[in-house]
Amino acid sequence: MAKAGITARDKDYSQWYLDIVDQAELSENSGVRGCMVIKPHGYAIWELIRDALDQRIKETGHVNAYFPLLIPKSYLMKEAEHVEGFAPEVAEVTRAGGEELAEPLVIRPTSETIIGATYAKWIRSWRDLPVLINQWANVMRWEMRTRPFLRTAEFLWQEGHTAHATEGEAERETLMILHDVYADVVENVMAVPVYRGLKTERERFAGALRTYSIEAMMQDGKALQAGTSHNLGQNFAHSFEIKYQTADNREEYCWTTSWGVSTRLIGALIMAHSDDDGLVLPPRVAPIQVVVVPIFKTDEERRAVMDAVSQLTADWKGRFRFKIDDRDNLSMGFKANEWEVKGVPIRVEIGPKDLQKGTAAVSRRDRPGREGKAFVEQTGLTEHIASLLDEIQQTLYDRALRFQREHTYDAVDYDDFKQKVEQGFVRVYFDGTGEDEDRIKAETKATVRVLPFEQPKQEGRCFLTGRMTKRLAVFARSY
RNA sequence: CGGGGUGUAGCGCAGUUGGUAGCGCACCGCGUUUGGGACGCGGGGGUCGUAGGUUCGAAUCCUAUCACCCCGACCA
Repeated sequence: MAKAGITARDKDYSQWYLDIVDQAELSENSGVRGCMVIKPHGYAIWELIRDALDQRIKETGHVNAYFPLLIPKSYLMKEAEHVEGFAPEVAEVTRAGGEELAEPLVIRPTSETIIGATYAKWIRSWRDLPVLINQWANVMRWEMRTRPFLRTAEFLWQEGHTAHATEGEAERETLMILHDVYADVVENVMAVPVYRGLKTERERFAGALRTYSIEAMMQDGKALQAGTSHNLGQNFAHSFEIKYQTADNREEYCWTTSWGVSTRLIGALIMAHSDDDGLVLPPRVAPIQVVVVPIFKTDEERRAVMDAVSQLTADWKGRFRFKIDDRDNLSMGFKANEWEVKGVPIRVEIGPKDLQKGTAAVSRRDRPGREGKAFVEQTGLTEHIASLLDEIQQTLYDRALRFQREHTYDAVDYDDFKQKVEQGFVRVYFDGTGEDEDRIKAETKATVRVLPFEQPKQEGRCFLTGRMTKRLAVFARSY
C-alpha cells in the first residue's frame, strides 16, 4: 500500500523522487529558481556525509582552507577550455556599492582559477610541494532545469585542489581520492555501489587532462555521477603561472589536481535505497538511527512505559543516534508512518503488553510491514539493535549491488544496445570516436559513463564499428 | 531558450450568467483518545500574484507584467 503523498515508483519515478524529498522534509524550493532550502533532516544527512568525507580527506594528508565566493571574471578567462565549459552557466555580479564594477565578478562555479592564482603566489620551490588543500563551499551554476539535490543552481560541496612536482604524483593523488575517499564513502557509508573509471574526452572536466569518476546506478537504471577527480595536468599551471624551482635550480610548472563531491550525493542516496513508503537510509548516514515510540493509555501506564524506556535506552547515548518520540498528541500509527517516511532504520515500540512480557517490538525500515517486525527480549536489546544496524547497512549495500549487477548488460550490436540501455547500464567493447559518442547520445540519450579500470586482457568486437578493440566502456542514460 | 500549466487562508483545492470568498487538511481551545495515519464541539486566519483598464460593482471580463511548476535541448 502506497503512502499518502508519495507517487509509486513504477507509475512516475521522477514524481516519486520529488515526493520523497517533500514528504521526508529534506528540502523545499525557495523564492529563487533552482535554489533550494535544505531542511534540517536533509542537512543532517549532509553533515554525516560531509563528516565521513572530511575525516578521510584529512587522514590522507589534506588540510581545509577557504577561498572567496567571488572571482574576477578575468581569472575565469585564463584557461581557454575552462571558460568555454563554464561560461553559459556562470552568474556575474556587475553592480555593487551602488555603482557598476570596473571588472565584473563571477560567482564561483568551481574554484580552480582563484585557487590557481593563489597557488602561483604560494609556491616557489620544490620544498613547498605538494600543496594539499580542500575547501567546503557553495558554488553556483545557472542550470536550465533543476531538481532538488540532483541539479540545483547553488549547491554545497567540497573541492580539493592540489599541486605537485610531477605528473606521476598528481596522477596518484587523483586516483587515491577516487578510491580511498570517494568510493569508500559512497560504498561503505552510503551503501551505494559504484563503477569506477576514466571519463572519455567528451565527458572530461573543462580544462582537465583526465577525469575519473564514480558512477552509481539508480533504481530506474539511470546513472548518477557521484564524484569526479581530475588530473589537470599542467593546464592551469600554465594559465596561472604556478611554477616551482627544482632541487637542481630549474624552473618547472606544477601538476595540479582537483576533485569534488556535492549535495548531489543525497540524491544518489534517495534513488538508490528508498521505496514507495518513503525514504530509506543506511544507518551510517541516518541522523536518527533508532526511534522509540512509547505506547500507553492511562497515566499509570505512561509512567511505567516511560520508566522502562529510560532504562532500556540508558546506555544508548554516544552509541546510537536515537530519539524517544513521546509526543502525546499523536497516535502510534501516525508516528510509525512519519518515521518510515523519514527513513529511520529502526523503530522500537514499547507498550504495556511488552512490559508484561519483557519484550519490545522492533521494526526495520529496510523490510517494510510485518516481515520486518519482531518482538525482541528487552534483555540484550542494545546489542540486538547494534547488530541490526550493521545488518541493515549490509543488506542495503547488497541489495543495491545486486540491482546494479542485474541491470548491467552486454550488447552484441547497436540494436541490442538500444534495447538494453533502456533498462540499465550497458558494458560493451567500444572503439568509436567522440562523434560516435555524440551520435549515440542523440539517438539513445546514453553516454559513456566510464571506461572502467578493469579493462579486458583480450580483444572484443566494438558493438558500433565492428572493429576489434580492447577498450571496454560502460554506457548509460544519466542524471 | 522552445512547448505546456498554475497563481484564491500555512498546504491542497472550489468559486456557476460579474453582485463583495468557501471546502478539506493543518492551526488554537476544551473534552474523550493512543499496539499502524483518532474523534466530537467551539474558534482564529484572505490586499484572490502584481499593475492598469472595462463596469454602479471584478477572484470572475480585457491588457500588460512577475513568479513558480512540468516536459524537451545543456550540466556536479
